[in-house]
Amino acid sequence: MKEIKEKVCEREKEHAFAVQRVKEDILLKSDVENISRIFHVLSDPNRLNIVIALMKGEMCVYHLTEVCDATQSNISHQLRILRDNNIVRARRLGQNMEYSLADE
Amino acid sequence: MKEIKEKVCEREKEHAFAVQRVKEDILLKSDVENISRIFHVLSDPNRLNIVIALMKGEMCVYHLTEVCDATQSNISHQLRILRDNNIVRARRLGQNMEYSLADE
DNA sequence: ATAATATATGAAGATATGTTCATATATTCA
DNA sequence: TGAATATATGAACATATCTTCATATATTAT
Repeated sequence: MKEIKEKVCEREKEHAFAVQRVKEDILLKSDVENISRIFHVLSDPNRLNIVIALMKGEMCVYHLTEVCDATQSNISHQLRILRDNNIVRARRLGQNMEYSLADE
Repeated sequence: MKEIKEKVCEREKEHAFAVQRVKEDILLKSDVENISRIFHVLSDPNRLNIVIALMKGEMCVYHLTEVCDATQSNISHQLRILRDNNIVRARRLGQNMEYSLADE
């Protein structure tokens, strides 16, 4: 098996150096996973819409449902995911919860 | 129903203006979907790893499997998705397919 | 205290996704 | 031409994800 591996791509030995280089300063597995986790959070149109809306400033849940044209339940679920990933934060203002982006 | 809507968040009328503003210059639905589609493609650790590796230069499938520590089949499937989304492109070099980032 | 408003959450079902296995295709070499 | 190498692809399964429905919690007003 190992011998088969070493035979592979024999005609492109220069590229083995590339693999070496990449392996040397490759991102840690955990870093890649963290980055891809953020991408995953933003890969849902509703969540991305929420984030884009909050770029303009703080907004309550009900208004987010209007902006995103989604149900209240749905938006609440998405907000939970955004909160869990430290992308947005919430503060209570009377009956409402005001959401804003967590970082500046 | 509509009347209920209009009663909501009465104490935060200033925020209704925010909704208005956001709706005015909100990104088109299709734009949001395109952006989230790209995020989705990069939300898989293997695919993100491939992209990160290719940032250092062209690389063949076999070396990508080494860098990503994944099976050949898996990498080929992920490369297909990356290709379909115009994130990477391939060119044949003898027996190998050399992959590189599609944009610069 | 009760009703109304605003938000959160658990469960459930449909769909999407990632991974593997087996196999197909394409190129090179003997 | 046939064998070996390199890559691609379809099927199938397990798991993850999104959405909805019903309901719970929290705050305010009467």
